[in-house]
Amino acid sequence: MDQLEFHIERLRAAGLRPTKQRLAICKSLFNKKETFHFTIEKLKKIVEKDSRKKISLATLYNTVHSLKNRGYLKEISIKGNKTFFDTNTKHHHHFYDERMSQLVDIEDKNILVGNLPKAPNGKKIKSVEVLVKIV
Amino acid sequence: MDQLEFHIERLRAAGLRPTKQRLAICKSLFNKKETFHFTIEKLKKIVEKDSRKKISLATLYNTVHSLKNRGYLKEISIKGNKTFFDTNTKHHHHFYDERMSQLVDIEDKNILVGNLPKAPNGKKIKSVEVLVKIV
DNA sequence: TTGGTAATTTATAACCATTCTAAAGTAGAG
DNA sequence: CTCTACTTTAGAATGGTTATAAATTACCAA
Ligand SMILES: [Mn+2]
Ligand SMILES: [Mn+2]
Ligand SMILES: [Zn+2]
Ligand SMILES: [Zn+2]
Repeated sequence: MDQLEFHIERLRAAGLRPTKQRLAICKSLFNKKETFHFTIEKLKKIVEKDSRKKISLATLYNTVHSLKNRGYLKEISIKGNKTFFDTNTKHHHHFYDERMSQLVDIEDKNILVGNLPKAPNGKKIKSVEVLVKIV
Repeated sequence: MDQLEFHIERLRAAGLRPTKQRLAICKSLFNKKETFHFTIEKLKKIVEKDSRKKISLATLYNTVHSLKNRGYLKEISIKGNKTFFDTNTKHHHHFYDERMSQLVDIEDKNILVGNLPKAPNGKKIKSVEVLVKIV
């Protein structure tokens, strides 16, 4: 089963038809050796460079959101005017250089969070994210 | 030294003249028994209710940013369309209920973060923030 | 006190990432 | 191949935030 089939698989799982545009997005997202962080504008540049075709912003927004909702991408909880996404979907944390708007992964095993108090009013803990700001 | 003098002090320290509008903002921010989290729109409602006067958005944005820059308020690193501020300027962490857009403090002593890897490329760690999402 | 001047307030416009819209194009079942 | 539902796209709308510039106010010096 080659990469292409995986992309088709992913798109179908996200409830999306495997169109040319969506496959181009998947290639740029998932055919890389390393995971990476991106904004929509940055992804647009990457996909258009990789595929040598224009792609509309609307398609990028729609596809990225669908892939995120299906769990193939993560949205990163960072304040800022632009939203960051992550092709690393494993549980992990981040260094964040605000000046550069640049993220670096911290593997889950390389950080320890303990003594968590329990959530208020019978709420349940959904995730624990550590953000280490650096300068 | 009463509260008013403290407000004037804070404003002067932030490089701001103590005007009626800015003092009204300070009263609504710092005369409460408990610290709290707010968005600009929410603060506008609070200040206008407390002071029974209209206040422009621009003045709120400017004053809140100046107070933040001087360290009298904290901006909270949470993704979302609106920016959250915090009158609790001590080092602490947060529970966050995304559905309700509601924050609850976690005191620093009530959470333990260990084994932090060192920052990349000779960068320095500026802060370590834990965000616990709840549902 | 009184001007004079710089700071401030305000309404409104501009900005810009994101979402919405609706028309034109396309995929794929049958 | 045809039909229909889905998709793509350009452009408009949205909404929080920031910029602008005219009217107002604070406050120092005379
Ligand atoms: Mn989103
Ligand atoms: Mn800000
Ligand atoms: Zn990451
Ligand atoms: Zn807080």
